[in-house]
Amino acid sequence: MRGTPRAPLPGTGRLATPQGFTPPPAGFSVARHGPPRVRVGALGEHLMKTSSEIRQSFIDFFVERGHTAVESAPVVPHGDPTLLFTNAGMNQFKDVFLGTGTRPYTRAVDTQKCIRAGGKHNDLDDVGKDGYHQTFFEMLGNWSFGDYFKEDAIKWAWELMTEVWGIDPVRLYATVHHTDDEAAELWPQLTGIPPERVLRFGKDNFWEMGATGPCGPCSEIHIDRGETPDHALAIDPKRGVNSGSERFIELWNLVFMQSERLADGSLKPLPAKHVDTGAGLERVCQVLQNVHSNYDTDLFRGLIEAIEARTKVKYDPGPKGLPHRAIADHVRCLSFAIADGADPGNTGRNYVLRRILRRASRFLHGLGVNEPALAEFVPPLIAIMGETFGELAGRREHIERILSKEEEQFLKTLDRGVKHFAEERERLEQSGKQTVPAETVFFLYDTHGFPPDLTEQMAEEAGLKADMAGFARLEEETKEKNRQRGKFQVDLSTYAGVEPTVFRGYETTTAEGKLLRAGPQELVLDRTPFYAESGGQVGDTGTIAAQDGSFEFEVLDTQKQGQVFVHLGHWVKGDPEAAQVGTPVLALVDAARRDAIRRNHTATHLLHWALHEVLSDKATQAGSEVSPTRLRFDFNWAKRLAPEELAEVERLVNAKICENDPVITEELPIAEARERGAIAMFGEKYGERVRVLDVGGYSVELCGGTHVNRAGDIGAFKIVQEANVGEGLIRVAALTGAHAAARSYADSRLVSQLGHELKVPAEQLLERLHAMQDEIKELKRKAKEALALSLPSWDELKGRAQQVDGVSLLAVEVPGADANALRQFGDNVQKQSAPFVGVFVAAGEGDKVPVVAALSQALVDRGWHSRDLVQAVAGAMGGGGGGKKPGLCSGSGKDPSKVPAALAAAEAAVRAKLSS
RNA sequence: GGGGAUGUAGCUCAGUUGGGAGAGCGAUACGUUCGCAACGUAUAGGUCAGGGGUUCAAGUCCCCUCAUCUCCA
Repeated sequence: MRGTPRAPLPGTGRLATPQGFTPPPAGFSVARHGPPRVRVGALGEHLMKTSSEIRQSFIDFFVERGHTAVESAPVVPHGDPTLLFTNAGMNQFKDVFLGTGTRPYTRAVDTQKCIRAGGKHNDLDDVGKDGYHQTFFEMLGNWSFGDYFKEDAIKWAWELMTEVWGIDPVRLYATVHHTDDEAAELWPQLTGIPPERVLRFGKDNFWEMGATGPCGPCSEIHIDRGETPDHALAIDPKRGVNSGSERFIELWNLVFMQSERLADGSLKPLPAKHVDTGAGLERVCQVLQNVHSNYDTDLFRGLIEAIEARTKVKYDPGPKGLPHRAIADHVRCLSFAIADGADPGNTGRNYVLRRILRRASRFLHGLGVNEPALAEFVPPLIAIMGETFGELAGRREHIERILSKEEEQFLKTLDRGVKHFAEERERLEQSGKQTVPAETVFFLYDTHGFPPDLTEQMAEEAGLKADMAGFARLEEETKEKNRQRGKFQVDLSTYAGVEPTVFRGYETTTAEGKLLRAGPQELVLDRTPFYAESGGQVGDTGTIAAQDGSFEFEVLDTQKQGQVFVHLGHWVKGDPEAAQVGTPVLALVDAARRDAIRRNHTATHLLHWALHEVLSDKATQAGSEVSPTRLRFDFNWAKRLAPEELAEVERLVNAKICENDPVITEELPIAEARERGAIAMFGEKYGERVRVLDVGGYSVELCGGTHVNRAGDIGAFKIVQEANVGEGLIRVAALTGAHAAARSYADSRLVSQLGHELKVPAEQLLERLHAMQDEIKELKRKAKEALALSLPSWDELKGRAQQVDGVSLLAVEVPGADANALRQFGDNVQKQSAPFVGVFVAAGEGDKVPVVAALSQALVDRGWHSRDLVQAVAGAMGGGGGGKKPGLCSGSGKDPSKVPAALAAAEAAVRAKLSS
């Protein structure tokens, strides 16, 4: 303590340090709200003012202690399909801990960009509610790979916190795992922390990578942010450290990796012990900048200010500030994700991003912004973090473009939903109901993508309720329905315990094996050449026969349950009961079919490569289907391909086929494969050793499928379909080999036939077609005109009316007229002031005889209906008719030869009506 | 992969148990008035996404295809 007075602090907390206090320099303001604040000072000349300085001081501290400063890994993990996003500092060192990879250093320090969203423990809806939930954050970490262990880790963490960052030790607590006596003793010994402030916890303080693998106890440093430190409160498990209280927060977690969890649940000591630590930058800044919310640190301040400026809504540090906080967090998250190559979309991590973007957009909407504006917050974000993370500025335009486009799309969706809701509200009001039915809420969501909570909100604003419980039920029902669909008739899971099948299909299509299991529609062998459906490639077909001739099985499909290959099909000879387990069999794969599959599979890789060449390596695979008849490739891309792009892709693939490079497969450790830049497919599970497929060095992918030996074996490649199968998802289907050639031949033959028929060269076909369409239109118009001219005039027809009991009756055939022309005569009938009946029939070409009957108003007033007439007349010709308007109805007969009878029927009907 | 919705004039859309394809904006022409421009009248513009079916009759009902949107896996 150097005699600097402690200043009172705003808010609930009061935080100062005995080691020294340096007043902030002029012009630098930590707090935007409330009275001027005083901050935690630091030792010596260091003053932790900005997040950049705090981040740098962390890295410098460990670099000085022999650590190598490492770049943050991309927030979108490459090569780890088990992860949606990079969610911890250790992700990029996972292989080191697993023992499958190495680094040229044993000590490292970094700050890692992390995204946690959409998981069980991270509800997106919580972000913005308080000062600490975030989807994107930075994790500061120092690492020891078999180098230093608990002692140095503890010592340095404490030194950095108390001496460099100047945090008052009286406020700090250490936690250890209850079994970790070693750490419990080291803490007081190395840091001087009183032993009673080293607290023991259970599973909170034990870290595991997964169900099996490296693990170990951890130690955490917590801080008491209360006005005055309260040790009694701190050790109260209900209100103190680890209680979830906002007063005691965890600042740093030190993981001591010392064991390996085996499959039987036991722990085995690791040969090399590691240290993995993590300190959330936002929390550290919060403490050092003496604010009580991450959103009040300079990591967010500029963003929040930009949001205030754009929306003209002032930020409220309390609950009302939720929209500002959520938008700020989401812009950070989205910008980093997009910069690292993940765009909002409708699958997997892309879908998570879409939901985040929509949430941000909605809050922005709620603050009165009615147009896409999220992209406008990218520059303020770059101003804050661009220096540390160059990828933001480097891909700024791309980030802004993606944000704008996606937001625009969403606003359209919202508009549609609002409209639908308004209609529904009107219906409810008319029927006097107070509750929006669950079906409506669900319909808006399921069909139109309209957020259910928004429906609820709009209902409330309209003074209505919304059946949200019913909505949840419907959603669950629908999911259940989806789950039940598409299951096999054979329950593969019964084969889960069987010993793994040895796959021989890479070398051969014919192999001997032994029968292990037999079912009514399936059998399992110890080894098989049959490829089981996986990685988009369909399962093989063929036959499996007992070598002693006791049974024969036709394989129609092959599926995998874990490592067990199950051959599906039917018994041609023998039956599952009689088949002896252990019987030697000969398994024959349909080799021609397999060859076709191989061509299509290798071609799929070439297609993937070509798409990267023509579009971008952002055109990432989203799924594929490789069958003997064709290949299908779905990838993430915003818009349909231009014809030239498609042609170029096709051309590139065919060029590579001609180059005829050898196709090489190798089994490698996954880390090595990744180093070679192999493209992994998200969602596929890879073991520690993976197959790498390399075509000519340009296409390198992880792939377990079967492939041709040389690119030239594909023969030919032809794209036959290109379609948009979902937002941001493009599908390309193609043929190879003889199929491709046959299709090309058929296409060109069709074109030349067309050219021959129309007597124009192929390249003029389109032009000719358009000319013909115009001509047809013109001819139709002329025919209509000619018809109008050829028809008798109304005056002429009217003169042919006969008088029946004071009613004018006109029943005539008008040759060549169409229904429309007859209706016009009918209009004239309706205009007559005297009682007038008009019946018009028009026999023309074909069997149809249009009929129109019309009555003048005087007869309608007498209760007559023209429908009766039309039915009588058309009925006489085997047809029918009807209509709603009493004055004019239409119909048609089916037999032109009965026109005279029909006209007679008209007269008879009128006379009958008159005499009744 | 499965479910749902939508597709009507250049644009935004309406179209009732199946019974004459409409409105607004825009376009063109003419007119009136005129401070930016507005108003009036008239006209053109449609393979009702495409194909098949049911029916005397289909934008409307059924089936298939395509496109766009959307939810789920």
